[in-house]
Amino acid sequence: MKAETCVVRNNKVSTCQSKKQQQETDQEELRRGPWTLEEDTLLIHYVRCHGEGRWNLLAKAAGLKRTGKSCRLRWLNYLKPDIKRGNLTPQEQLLILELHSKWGNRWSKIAAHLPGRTDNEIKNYWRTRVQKQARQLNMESNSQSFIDAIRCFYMPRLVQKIEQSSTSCATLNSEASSPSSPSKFPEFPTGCTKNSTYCSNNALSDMPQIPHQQTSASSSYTRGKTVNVAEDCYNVDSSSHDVELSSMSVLTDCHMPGHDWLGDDMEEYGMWDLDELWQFRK
DNA sequence: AAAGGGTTCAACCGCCGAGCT
DNA sequence: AAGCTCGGCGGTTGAACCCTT
Repeated sequence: MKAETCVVRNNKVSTCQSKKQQQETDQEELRRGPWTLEEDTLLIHYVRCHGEGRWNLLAKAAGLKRTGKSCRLRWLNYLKPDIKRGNLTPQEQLLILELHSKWGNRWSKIAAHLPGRTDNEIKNYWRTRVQKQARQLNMESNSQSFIDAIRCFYMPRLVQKIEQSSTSCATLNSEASSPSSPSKFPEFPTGCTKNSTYCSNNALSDMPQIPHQQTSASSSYTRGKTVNVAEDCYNVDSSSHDVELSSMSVLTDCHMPGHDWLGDDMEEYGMWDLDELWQFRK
């Protein structure tokens, strides 16, 4: 594993030089940029046969002209079978906001509490959506005033949104199970009808371990971009009707294919009443 | 229809700590 | 102890896509 040390000793010089030349050659041959379908296939196949880890070795053994890092990133952020694609649900957004208020930019730590989501995805969400709101309010995204704005306005409204979607989910569910209406969607789990109240303060202090959830996902290439098709209607914890965030962390997803509320973002929700929020500005 | 600006997100970069020799 | 590789992390970039004019 360890490369030969480049020590200038008579019997080592030639080895050192050839090693350097080899590295330069490797550098020249290394591919960068977007992954091709062929590369993805190679990587998937190799990981399936030999498992993850030892990425540099893996890259060479699999015949990929990529760095180990690049392979690792591609696998973890895109190819891994349990990666969940698509927009973040309101539940997930809520969890991210809460966890970020606790831990800051600890993306991997936050991602660990969102099954199927990657740190990269969460980081992108934060930068493109949340920080955008902060900019529009002329606030620092990590300022107390913006955090207060999130807690007092955005989070409760996300909860509201979750309630609404839970209700519509339950309606859809009963319709779907009706003999007179053929099921258009996968069967929704029971327990989607929840009333929820949001207690923003330290609601996640006792975060339960989130069960690992498997989703099936396949990817296809369109217009040079990869698109994953995930079919999912995730498991639901229905033990409680008082949905504090701690129980919400079991993510009561009713992700409906073809139903576009996942595409909602803050503006679309009408979450931000700038007049109300103005008081939080310094 | 075209141009230009904004947004998204996959991929890269640099740094750091762990582990090995 | 020093030097090296590797894996993991957070920050950044840039191409593709989207939206507006």
